[in-house]
Amino acid sequence: MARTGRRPGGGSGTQEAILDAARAAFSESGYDGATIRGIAGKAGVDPALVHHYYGTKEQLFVAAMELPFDPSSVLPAILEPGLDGIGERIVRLMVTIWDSAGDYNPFAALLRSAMTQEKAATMFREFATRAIFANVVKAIDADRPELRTGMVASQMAGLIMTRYLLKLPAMVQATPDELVAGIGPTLQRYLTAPLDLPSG
Amino acid sequence: MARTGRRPGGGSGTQEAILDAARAAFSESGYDGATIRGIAGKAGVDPALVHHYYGTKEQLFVAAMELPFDPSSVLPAILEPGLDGIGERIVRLMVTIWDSAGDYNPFAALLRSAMTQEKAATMFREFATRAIFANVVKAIDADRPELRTGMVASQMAGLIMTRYLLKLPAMVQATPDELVAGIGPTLQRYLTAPLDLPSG
DNA sequence: CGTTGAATTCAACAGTCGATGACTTAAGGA
DNA sequence: TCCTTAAGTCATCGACTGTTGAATTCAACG
Repeated sequence: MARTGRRPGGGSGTQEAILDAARAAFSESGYDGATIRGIAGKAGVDPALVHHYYGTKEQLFVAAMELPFDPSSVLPAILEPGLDGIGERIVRLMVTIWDSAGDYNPFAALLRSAMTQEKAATMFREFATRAIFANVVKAIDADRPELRTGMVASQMAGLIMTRYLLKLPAMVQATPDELVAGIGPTLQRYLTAPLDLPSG
Repeated sequence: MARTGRRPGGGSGTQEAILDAARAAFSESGYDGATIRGIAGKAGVDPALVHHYYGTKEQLFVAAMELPFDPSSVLPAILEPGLDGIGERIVRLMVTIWDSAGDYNPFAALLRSAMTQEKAATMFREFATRAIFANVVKAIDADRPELRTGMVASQMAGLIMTRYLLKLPAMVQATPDELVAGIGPTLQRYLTAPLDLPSG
């Protein structure tokens, strides 16, 4: 927070315009695909100005990746009501956010970039581990909390990937309610049900 | 089939060496990240030779993406035994293939490239739809077969993404048996259990 | 031997990228 | 008025890209 201090919504300042253009470009094309020239063009400024404000391309990337919402403020809303129905709450929140955010969201940029950029993958891994994993693991009241959280992450990553990035027709056409009803129970089981793991 | 006619294993011919290097490069860096010069270097040839054999970079990409196994020959092995235990069979097969294939496999290349390259995304979508989706959908003996198959795809995509591409520690450390026991039932439910969808 | 034809290399073109440094413009304070 | 400082532009550098056409090697054939 206290970030992007000026205007809450669009921001007409030059620096904010650059950041917005950067977010859009990184989200669409990933780190490598996005170009400083393209970002500057979309922001209506000279490419040199981007360097003037943010230094290197990598620094611009991390500046643009500042999340528009605070994970530590949305997580409690999911965890606090308790483990009952938590699976469906997770799916509904994620689908709601992504359906409304379009593609211009830092998560898409991070995911796309993390597929080919080792540094972006590390950023994503560390963020996911520190800001999300740790809190979820603590809330789990069962054995193997890390494995359970990992499986939840895998299902959520797959949902996002197939619906919003790869755009598989079957997943794009599904309604939010259908996804909640279909995938919610999976997360619920990952988080609370006995696992029946191989003896070891 | 009838492809890469020469040697079944490594192939020492120059063209095969180029294809191998191309697969490795595309798998590691995606379509944009991989360079013809880098591929030629790894294959020990001049960059111009790559063009001589395969034309453009895009043609080299599709040539390198010829799958090392035939989906229509491995799918029956999963579907034929019937729906009983099909969830666990799917997970075990996927994990086995990917654990042994390392990163040098066309699927990784397609997935990585599809995240940022629209053309690669279309390739992947069409392949998945035609070679896998269609057959699985036919085998399902329940309502909403497309949605069910889509959810299976989402969980499998997420498993592959978190374990092999993003390398989330919790998913990397899990043993194949643990993944089969944990995720198998999810697929089983997606494919066979009543869905309890919202009335619509 | 000379010749053919394929396999392969060399050198270069045209383009794009990130980045740099010098330059201009405008504003504000003393 | 002079100075300082930030905002912004311009031209350019060096590196790397995909691609091309001419030149070269080299084995096989007659």
